[in-house]
Amino acid sequence: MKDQDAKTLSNTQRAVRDLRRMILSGELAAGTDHLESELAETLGMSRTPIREAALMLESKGLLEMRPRKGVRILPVSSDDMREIYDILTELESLAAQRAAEAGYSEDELAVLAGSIAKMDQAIEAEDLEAWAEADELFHQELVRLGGNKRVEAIVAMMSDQVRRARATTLFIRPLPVKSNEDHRVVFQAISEGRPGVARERHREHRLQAQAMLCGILEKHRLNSL
Amino acid sequence: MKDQDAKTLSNTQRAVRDLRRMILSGELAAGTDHLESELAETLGMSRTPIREAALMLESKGLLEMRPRKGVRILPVSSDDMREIYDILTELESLAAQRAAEAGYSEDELAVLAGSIAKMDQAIEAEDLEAWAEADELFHQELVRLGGNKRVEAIVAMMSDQVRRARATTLFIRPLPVKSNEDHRVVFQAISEGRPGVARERHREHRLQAQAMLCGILEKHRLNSL
DNA sequence: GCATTAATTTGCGTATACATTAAAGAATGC
DNA sequence: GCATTCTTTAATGTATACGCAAATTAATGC
Repeated sequence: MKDQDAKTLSNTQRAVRDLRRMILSGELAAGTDHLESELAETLGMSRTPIREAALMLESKGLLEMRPRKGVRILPVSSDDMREIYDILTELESLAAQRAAEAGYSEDELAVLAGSIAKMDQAIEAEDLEAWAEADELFHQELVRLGGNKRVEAIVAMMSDQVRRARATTLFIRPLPVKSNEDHRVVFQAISEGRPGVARERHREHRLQAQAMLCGILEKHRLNSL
Repeated sequence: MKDQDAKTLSNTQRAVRDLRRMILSGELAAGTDHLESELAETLGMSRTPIREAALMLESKGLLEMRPRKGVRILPVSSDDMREIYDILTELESLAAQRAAEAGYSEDELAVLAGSIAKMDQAIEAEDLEAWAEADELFHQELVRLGGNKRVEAIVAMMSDQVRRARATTLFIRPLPVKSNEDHRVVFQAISEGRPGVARERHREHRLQAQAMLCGILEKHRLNSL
């Protein structure tokens, strides 16, 4: 397991993985600056792989490299949230449509169905962390079923950018009961092979999620997460 | 002018700019491999900035770094073209909608109008290069007016990826007369503030462009450009 | 005491060196 | 002649060194 670390992965790859983790977990807080040399020491490697990793994470929108000021972990404002959800709405709806067009078998839709089941259980148990994880899986799998690798990559990128903000709002927002119903409707449209319905239902789902999340952020003046 | 080169831009930035140029122009042909050291010599700098530039261009989907095999300039297949146009269709349509919602003044729409005028002139003169340039400007400006920076970045990235392929099909495809009409319709919807119409018209425009381009690629067996 | 300039520090950009390891080629055994 | 193993080559991944410019601090003049 840990062998993956030293053996197959290069230091640059490890740096990408670890820095990403630290950013998403909040260990590297939004808005904070970090010198390349600090990060290098923290991760136990030289500046070279750190710089390469930072460059990659910069193009994924997680941080920004500013000469002499260090690497800045990018905060997410409610405006950013809007931008990102606009994109997620469009691309995921497309994916839902394409998934419905593809005519997947029950087997092929098992993961998607499983993610919905997990969300139901999580709601039952009022376990928000588990719900969030299953929700993430649903959206990821939906996009995978859409069959467009680039959409997959973009959606993953956008999801990363809002993950911190989502984690924060998780305990403020209402219990996502409605959300689960939405997922079920989308799933049904896909399994019945109804592209138009899948697309539109998912679109509405995302628009509502966006309105809710941005509303919360603005109401609570959470303007950089 | 040339001062920008040595003065304000870092070698890494120059490498990004120059490599991108060379890829888009075909000077670095699709599917070819290039050692980091070769590229370094070509651009007159050390491997370090070349590696950094390559990393950035890799995340923009223009090339791929494969250990020991060198930097590979990514070809674009007709499947790639489909993926990319699917994304452009969704995101540009959103931009058209948002631009219409924004209620821009005539002044603010001047660049967009100008690009349409240029396309008309180009068609008149049967100057396809000029038409392509103006078309590029139209789409770029449309997305800018949409007001979503991330959409702008993604669309730019996708456009880069298909630029070579578009250049090739340019002289095979029919004269883009219909295309110009489409642009005018979209423009009108935006200037009249009709988001739904702008969105739908642009969507249809892109779907047609996609069908036409992918059709040509497949018909001519152009499967990696 | 304040502003302006000089000195110093510090972090980055980049060249360079080197260890590692995959790939290519040579040599050996059958 | 062919397969297999050993050698050699060569390209990468990474550490390191260093010049340069920005930022900070000290110093000087008023």
